[in-house]
Amino acid sequence: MSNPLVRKLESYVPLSEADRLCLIDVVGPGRMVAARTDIIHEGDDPRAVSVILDGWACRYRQFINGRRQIVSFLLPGDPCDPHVFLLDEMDHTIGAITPVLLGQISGPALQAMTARSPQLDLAFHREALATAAVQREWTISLGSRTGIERLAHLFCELHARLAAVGLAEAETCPMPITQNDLGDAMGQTSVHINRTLQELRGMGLITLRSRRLTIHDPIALARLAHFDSAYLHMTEQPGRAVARRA
Amino acid sequence: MSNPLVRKLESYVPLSEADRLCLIDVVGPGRMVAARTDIIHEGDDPRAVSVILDGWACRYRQFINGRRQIVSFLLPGDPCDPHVFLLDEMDHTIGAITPVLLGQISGPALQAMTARSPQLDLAFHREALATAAVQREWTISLGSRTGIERLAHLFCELHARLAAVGLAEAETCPMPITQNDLGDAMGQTSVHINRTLQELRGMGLITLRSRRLTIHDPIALARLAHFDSAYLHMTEQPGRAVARRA
DNA sequence: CGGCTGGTTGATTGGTTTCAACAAGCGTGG
DNA sequence: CCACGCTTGTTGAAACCAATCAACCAGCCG
Repeated sequence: MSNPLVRKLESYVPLSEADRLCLIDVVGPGRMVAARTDIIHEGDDPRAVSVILDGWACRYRQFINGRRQIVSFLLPGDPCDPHVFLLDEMDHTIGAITPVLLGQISGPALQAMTARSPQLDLAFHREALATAAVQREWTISLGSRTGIERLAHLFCELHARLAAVGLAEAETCPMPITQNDLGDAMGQTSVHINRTLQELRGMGLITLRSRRLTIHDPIALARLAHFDSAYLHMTEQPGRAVARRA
Repeated sequence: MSNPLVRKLESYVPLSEADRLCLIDVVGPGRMVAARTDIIHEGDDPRAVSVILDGWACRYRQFINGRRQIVSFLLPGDPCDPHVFLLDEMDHTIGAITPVLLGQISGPALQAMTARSPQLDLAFHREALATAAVQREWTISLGSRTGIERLAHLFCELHARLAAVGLAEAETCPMPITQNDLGDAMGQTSVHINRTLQELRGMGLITLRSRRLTIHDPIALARLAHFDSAYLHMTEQPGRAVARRA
């Protein structure tokens, strides 16, 4: 399997063979983090950037009353910087959903790399913009979309992002999250997620079974969700252009 | 009145007199944008960054069904880049709420400035982090906070951000937005905002009248909102440290 | 003064939560 | 091997929060 960070950055900007090799070299083999544990690295270089190489994680905030809000999902290829520059206390946590293979790019290495390659610099820049756009889109989902639209939009987003790193086929992708996680992400109870899922199934749009999502009608799903992949800022690739302006 | 961009960046990193003068020089006098119009600049340098020098604006998405979702408010001192690098179509719009005075920093000028001053570079970097944190906090608000908590949190956020640029007094600040705007931001109807406002007033926490917000009990308001100003990443300043870990 | 925008109120509807119970799948230890 | 406990998914009924619809009021401006 090719390096997901390379795949992801290439979805923004074409990279040279040298760029690819440099990236792979700098990230290293990574270390494992167990599922359902927090990804924290107290003693790490605060200017380093961690990268998900395999598995799923999420950013979340835990409230005292037990409620948990997931603010984004982190997929293979995603950089995660819970504490860049260690400004002050962390305002949120990053937790592994599945077992996660975590790479790390040291601050100096990152700086040297982007100074040498304008392509890589642009790619990292666009990655940051895309991440911000995803966060805005979540705000829009939670504020303006109905329960079923929200869930449909999340599935569209995750499928598109997984496809960008080669982890999704045309109509199916892994989905290793529980209905409880979905509820914590969508600001709803797992009970209601369950009912909404049944509605989506009943409409013949998706199947979600044994940690795998199948989208039977991508266009209808995107239309229902008001999903337009433009905000992900990925360059078009064959087989992934299905759901634009649907 | 001192330049709000300078004030804002100084809330992250102390700046030298040279930094300040350079910033003011580069931003220029700015141009006016009428209230209730969109801030767009088709022909502008796509690598330039616009900055709100006076007035309020907001990022929003307009849906075909008429619904509008505001995803953030832009206050004096805030950079706004609806189209950085013009990746593809814009995924959202920036609209002026009040009349807005808009400055602009050209791409080369910005690059030269941050290359020369590590302080300025760090300040812009932290500004971006803080903006991302604000966006996450909105996701949390819309997903996990009740109507009254949401509104309370927004008031805490706006007051803190205005205070950082010297536009708020201890317990009062301008609030030039309608209940309709509040509804579009909080994912609720203006009718319900109205009722929630009455509840906040009834609890003796705030007064909102003639475009001005007065917070009678900042600590109680922050506690109600689960507001902790840490996520804004501003360095502590006397008179603004009221609502941390409340 | 009329017309408009922004704010307020009441009654009804509907989407979600809550509470509670139960079924299915799975790993583990007796 | 099966029993057990635990997590995850599913279902039903009642309570509740917020949307909707529809008026009406106040202030402002041309």
